[in-house]
Order: sequence, then structure tokens, then C-alpha cells
Amino acid sequence: MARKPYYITTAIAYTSGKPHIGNTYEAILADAIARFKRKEGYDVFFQTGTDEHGQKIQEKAQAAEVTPQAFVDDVAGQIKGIWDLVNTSYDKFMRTTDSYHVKQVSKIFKRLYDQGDIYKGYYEGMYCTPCESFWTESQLVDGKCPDCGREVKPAREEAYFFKMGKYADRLIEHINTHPEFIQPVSRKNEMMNNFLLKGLQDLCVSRTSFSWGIPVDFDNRHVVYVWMDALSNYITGIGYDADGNHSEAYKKYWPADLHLIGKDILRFHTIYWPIFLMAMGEPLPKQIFGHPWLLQGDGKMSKSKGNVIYADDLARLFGVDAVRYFVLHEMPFDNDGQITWELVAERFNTELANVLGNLVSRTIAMIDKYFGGTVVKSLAQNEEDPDAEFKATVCATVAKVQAKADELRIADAISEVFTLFRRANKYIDETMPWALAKEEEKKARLNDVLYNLAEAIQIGASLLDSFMPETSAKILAAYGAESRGLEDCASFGLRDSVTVTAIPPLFARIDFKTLAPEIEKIREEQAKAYAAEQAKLAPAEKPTESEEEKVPEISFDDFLKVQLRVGEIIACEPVPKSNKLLKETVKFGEETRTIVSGIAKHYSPEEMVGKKVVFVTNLAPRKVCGILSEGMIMAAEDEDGTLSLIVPDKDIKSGANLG
RNA sequence: CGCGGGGUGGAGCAGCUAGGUAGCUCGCCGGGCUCAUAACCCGGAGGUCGCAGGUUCGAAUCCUGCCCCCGCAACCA
Repeated sequence: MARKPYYITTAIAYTSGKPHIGNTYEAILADAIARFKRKEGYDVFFQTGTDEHGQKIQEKAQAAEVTPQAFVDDVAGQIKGIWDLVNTSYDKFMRTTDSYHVKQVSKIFKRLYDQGDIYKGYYEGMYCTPCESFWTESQLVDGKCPDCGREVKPAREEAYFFKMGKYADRLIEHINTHPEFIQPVSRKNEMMNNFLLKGLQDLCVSRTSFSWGIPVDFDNRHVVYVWMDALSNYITGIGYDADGNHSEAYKKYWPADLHLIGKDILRFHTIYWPIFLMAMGEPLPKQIFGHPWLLQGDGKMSKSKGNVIYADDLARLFGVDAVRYFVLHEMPFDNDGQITWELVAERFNTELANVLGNLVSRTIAMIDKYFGGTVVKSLAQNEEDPDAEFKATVCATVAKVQAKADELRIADAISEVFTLFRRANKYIDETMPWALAKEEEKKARLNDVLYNLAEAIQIGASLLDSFMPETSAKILAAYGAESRGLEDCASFGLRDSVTVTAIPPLFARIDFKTLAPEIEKIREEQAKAYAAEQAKLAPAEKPTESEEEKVPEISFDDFLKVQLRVGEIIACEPVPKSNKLLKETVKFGEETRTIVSGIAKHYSPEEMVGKKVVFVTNLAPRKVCGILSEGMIMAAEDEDGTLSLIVPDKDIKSGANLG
């Protein structure tokens, strides 16, 4: 009987920099599923890889003074290195700069153009020249640019578009008739209500503003824009051919069984991708799972603070399997999870070291001590089995693990295995082997107890091999066993005898106090590396950014154009629907004005009232969040983010001029 | 009325779709045991399940309103 194919993919990682633990989580999760499916007997193909085109990469490469290709080669290497480090068992590491992919995307684009799904059009809208932005009618505020309040004019820019609307009804139908298509289901409604039922806009699928991408073959001023390029990797990676000469692998594995992605890109995978496939005449993937995010617990992840957690640092301190265990086990199914160094250390000690590691080693120690390393299958016959409940619990674990894993609830699947280990620890207390050892006539019973423990541990370790492959292998080796297939995990007493070999602790307990300096070091180095990178980027990026507003010196007359006055804040309230804005009523002598400022994070409305602060009073009024702001408050901010208002040194009348 | 997620003992979570003893891991306190990585096992304290109404014999669970937190978006003149 041919094994059933199972094709699983991760999203491809963007090669703009080293992936943090949140990105790595996805690869580990996919790997756990892929390994488990293999264990279940599927013919698994697991693809992951990198998304390597786009403006951001072009800019970064320029800043680093290397070619974009050299840049992505380097970063793709880093990503692959981390995936390898955490033992992801991918069958293919796909890169979008791969020549086959490039060729196929180009052909796909041409074909969809030829069949009329892609058309050349214009990015039309109201254009604000200073902001270099297009706006739709609905985005305009009083017919003016919502960004700067200035006049906008109709403008157009050439681009290719995909006719999304043409396939929308078919997609809605598909989603309604395939409830498993979008997971978790809560996301399905979001996609339907927010996008599909509202009516899809045609998608812009080409760009002319940068060149690092796959050229449109019949119009090479354009490059294929991200989604058509990136999403296609799922089929080009296994040999899809736009002319129909598909590889055997493609025929076997497509449609994919599971696209595992972050919840943020669900929209692209559940709307655009299926529609592209419909246009190509290919079947749709069976399921798309948008997993939650792994968030940094102590504040926002920020490179400048050096508190980004990377898989390689974690692996160095805790070991690869501890990292896998943590991310797989600590992630809730549909809420975001969190990770901190402390939390990892705690899990490491309490679950890995105490529950699992200690169980494995205490059992080995007893078998060594009481039986010279070998116990045999029970010789007791036809008696009431005192261990029936224990054995039943152990044998029932596999079904529970499988049930959870099949729902992609990997965290719960692992918990089931650890429940088995906890049960085994309890079994030791119930049977008290050390007491049995004191009486010669209980030697047979002692043998049975230890044999049962050895069996339970082997079954547990076998069930763990998809999640913690190295640990599983170490345990099984110590018990002279191979990993068991799932069927064999449900039967107790497979082996006539078990001979154990003592091994060093699987997880040596870690004192967090000794870890703290290490973590501090990681933070410092990260912050230093970041500062160095910024210093390097700065000279390259600055000119492009500030070209328009290059005003190194101004004349005294120019300065006089700016009117600065002291204003007294007589009322202040937060701006609804905004978390950064305060609306102040300010008195300048006899005149009062309304001024909106982005300082809500630093000052409360109450403490603002009564303050006399310096304002710029002759700025063009500007609408902010629907409120007309007639001036600008003066404040200074340092690199720590501390913000301080500029207030006069002595009490002075409101309305006083500066200068 | 921008979109979405969430508020359950000190911490992190489950339970909510199909109402009926509030469960798990960690931490804390006490006890047991000594094979083991100061580990393991047992017991205990600790919760008005964000607030207020409603439906019901009965609501963490269903309905309504409100408050707060977090993402995204917007936004810092």
C-alpha cells in the first residue's frame, strides 16, 4: 500500500535580517508536525525557505555596500543555519531567488496576463506630491491629504493588477463548504466579514519603484510584487510548471495539506493565494493554519535595547531540545504566548530536569544498583496484575497524543507525554522499589516494577521523538531501545529484557542567578552590534531621507519667520480613539487656540492644565484626528525616550514672544 | 461608532461552541520518602471567574450595556 502523501509548508522567512525566536517557532512547530506525520506513516514533504526580493532588501544591501544577491545569500544562510540548529527536518529549503522559481513566476505572470486575469492599469487616486502618497476618496479629509492637509491632485502610476473580484464568489463558496480550510475558525469570520463580503479590490501585482525582484518578462520596467512571487514558492518548490510539465513530486504532493503561517499573513494565504491558484487552474491547499505569535514577555522586542531573543542564544544556554520544548509547549493554540529567559529557565528546571531527566536517571540508577543493569519481563503468571492501572494509563497515552497532534494542538500533545512521565514518578512512590530491595523474597516484584518503569519510559520517549528528537534518542539509547512506532506504544511488555547504560543528566538544573550575567552579556553585545549597524546605515541612508529638507543653515530672516510664543494651557483633554494625542486649549494673551500634540504617553491631561509652555504659533493649521490644530507645542526628547516640555524659566505672561 | 484578541486564586494558562462540583503547571505552607539532578510523592491555604444588569430552578459559560489591557490601523505640525 502506497503511503499517503502529506505536504506541509511554513511561510518563507524574509531575508532582511536574522530571525528571532518568534520566527523560529514556526519552523519548529512545522517540524514537529512533519515528524509526527512521518511517524504516523505519511509520505511527508516538508518545505520551508526564504523570501528574498523587495525594496527593503535592495535598500539594506545598498547600505551594506553589497549586491542584493550577496546580501540575501548571507541572510538566507543564517536562517538555514538556525533552522538546522533547531533540527528542522525540512525536505526542501526553498529560496525565491532560485532560478527555477524565478522562471516559473515569470511564466505564471505572463500566462495570467494572457488569459486576461492580469491587466495593465494605473494606480489611480489623489496624489499628494510632498507625501509621495496615493489616497482614495474615502481616505481624504475634507478633500485634502489626510497626512499633511495639503491639496491633492488626481494622478496615476502605471502598474499591473490582478482581477480579484472575478474569483471572489468561488472562493466564498469554497470557504463555506470547507470549514477546515481556515484555522483557527475564529479567523474565518474575520476574513469573510472584513474582506470577502465587502468586495475585493483588484490587487496591484507589479512595481516600478524598485528593481530587486522578478522582472515582468514582457515589460521589464516592472518587477513582480511580493505576493505573487512569494506565495508561488509553495508550488514551484515542488516542481510546478506553468506550461503543464509538472514534476512527479508536484503531481504527488499538490495540493498541500497544510500551510502553516503566522496569523498576520492569513489574509494573503486565504484570499489571494487561493484566487491565484484558481486562476492557474490548480487545486487549493487543504488547510491554512494561522498560528499565534510568541511574544517577548518583558517589554517590546527591540534590537536597540538588546532584548531580542534568538534561538541560537537560547540553544547555547539551554540546549536545542529545551528550546523546542519551550516553544512547542508554551504556545497556546489560539492566543499569543510569551517567552522570557526566566520562563525558559523555570520550565527547564521543573519539567525537563525534575520530571523527565530525573525520572530517567533514577530508574537507570535503580536497575543498575539492584540488578546490575538488566531487568526482565515479568515471569508472574495468572495473578491479579497489581500494575494493571499503571500499564493501562501508559498504553492509553499514544491515542491521546495522536488525537491532539492531529488537531495540530502540539502543546497539548506534549503535555500528554509529560503526564505519562509524572505518572511514572508517582508509580515509583507507590511501589517503593528501595523497600522491595531490602527483602530478598520481593526481588521478583522489584524486577517487575523496574521493568514496567523502563517500558513506560521507552514508550514516553518514543512519543517524544517528534518534539524532542535528540532527547528521545538519548533516552532510548540508554535503555538499549529503538524508537517505537505508534502501534507499539500501545502495547506493554514488548521486550524480554531491558539493559540500561548510565548517562549524564539529560538536563542539569540551572540556577537562574548564574544565568543572569550570561543574559546581560547577550543583551550588551546585541545592543552594541545594533549600534554598529546603525552607524553604518546612517551615512548611506541619511542623504536620501533628508534630501528634500536639507536645511543645514538658515538665515536670520528665516529664523524670524518662525513665531514662538509662550502659551498658557487652560484646558486639556485626551483625543478619543487615539493613545498618543492630547488636545489643549491654549491662551496666548487674549487669544485662545486649540492645539493637538502627540504627548499623551508622557503627560496626563490634568498635569498639563496651568502650564506655560513654548509654542510655535504661525504654523499652518493642520487637522489631526479630525481636530484642527493651530500650532505646535515645543518639547525635547532624548534617546531614552524621555520627553520634556520647554517651559519659561521665570513666570511670564502668556502670549510673550520669543526671540 | 476603524479591525481583532483578551480580562479566571501571587505568575502563566484551561474551561466558554452543546449552562449544573472552578481545573492545570509554577510559586507558597505543611507532611511523606530517600532510588534520584536539594529531585520525587501526598495534603493545604489562596479565586465575588473585569463591572452592572438580564434570561434561567441554576451562568465563568447565553444576552445587553459599560470599564480596562494588548496587537494592527491611525497618529505625534
